[in-house]
Amino acid sequence: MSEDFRDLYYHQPYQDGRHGSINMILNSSHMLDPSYMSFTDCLLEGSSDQGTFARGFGLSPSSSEAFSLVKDEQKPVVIEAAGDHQACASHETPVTPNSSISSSSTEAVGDEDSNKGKKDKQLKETQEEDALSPKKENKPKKKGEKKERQPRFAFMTKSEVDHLEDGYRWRKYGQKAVKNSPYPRSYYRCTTQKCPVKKRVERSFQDPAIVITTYEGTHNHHVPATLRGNVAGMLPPSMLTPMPLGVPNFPQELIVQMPQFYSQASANTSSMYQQNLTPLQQLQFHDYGLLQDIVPSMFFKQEP
DNA sequence: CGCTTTTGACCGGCGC
DNA sequence: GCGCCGGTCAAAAGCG
Repeated sequence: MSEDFRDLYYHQPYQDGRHGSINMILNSSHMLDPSYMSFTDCLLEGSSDQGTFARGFGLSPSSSEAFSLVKDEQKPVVIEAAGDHQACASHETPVTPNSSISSSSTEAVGDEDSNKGKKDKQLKETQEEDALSPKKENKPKKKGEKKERQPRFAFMTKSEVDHLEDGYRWRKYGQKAVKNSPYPRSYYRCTTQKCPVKKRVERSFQDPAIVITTYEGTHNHHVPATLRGNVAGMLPPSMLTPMPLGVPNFPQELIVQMPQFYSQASANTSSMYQQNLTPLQQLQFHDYGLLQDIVPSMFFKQEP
């Protein structure tokens, strides 16, 4: 991997005043050079130093795929905007990967999964099950064939609520205690029929204000029209149109799409913080200003 | 009544 | 082979 990482830690509030803002880890060198692997690849497929950055953010190792490429010796730039200006000062650098990594080996504070899994199969395990096994057999059990990984996209938000409204409807289908973290991880599935998109939501144990959301898969439908908070209505019409399926290079695609979606509020707040950024960072900040609203649309699939 | 959430069990992968 | 762990299932409970 390239050495000259310039990672940005994006932080942008919701437009409509809801709690929550987006934090993104962006790699500038990759973004501006199309010959590099895609943004998705950069974020999601780092494998060498797994968990480095994730630990910095108090993530469990399982979450590391999204941030593992970020070099720990470089401090992410935190762009904090909007309504809560106090937060700008107090959270200038909510997380410092450097310091936390070396000490990350300390044992969990509140490990609540220690009691798990001791009770083996007992109650339901009756003979009848053996006979009619189809129960859990619906899974694609091709031997030697791994479940293909859906494209993933992870980002962080500073929010009081775990599950942020993103324009889609989700059904929670599981929750697990996260190793080395007092906060559980929740699993959601898109409620639209046949839609394979899932997402995981967990809270950083090092900065509980930060929520890490990981999307997996591609929506094969539009944003539901009627929605609590009417998020879909906020989206520009072009964003309700499915993108071409070749999403892997979406950063570039986003760059060309973002500016026109810039709201007045976001523009105001962003200009405040862009002053402290390099031109490159300003460009990226501008382009990704409303990413939290873009995220769902990035997983649209071209309809047949 | 239908949909969502909760939660313990189950499953498969992986490391030892 | 065993145990751990992340992810998923599905029955039961909750809710509007």
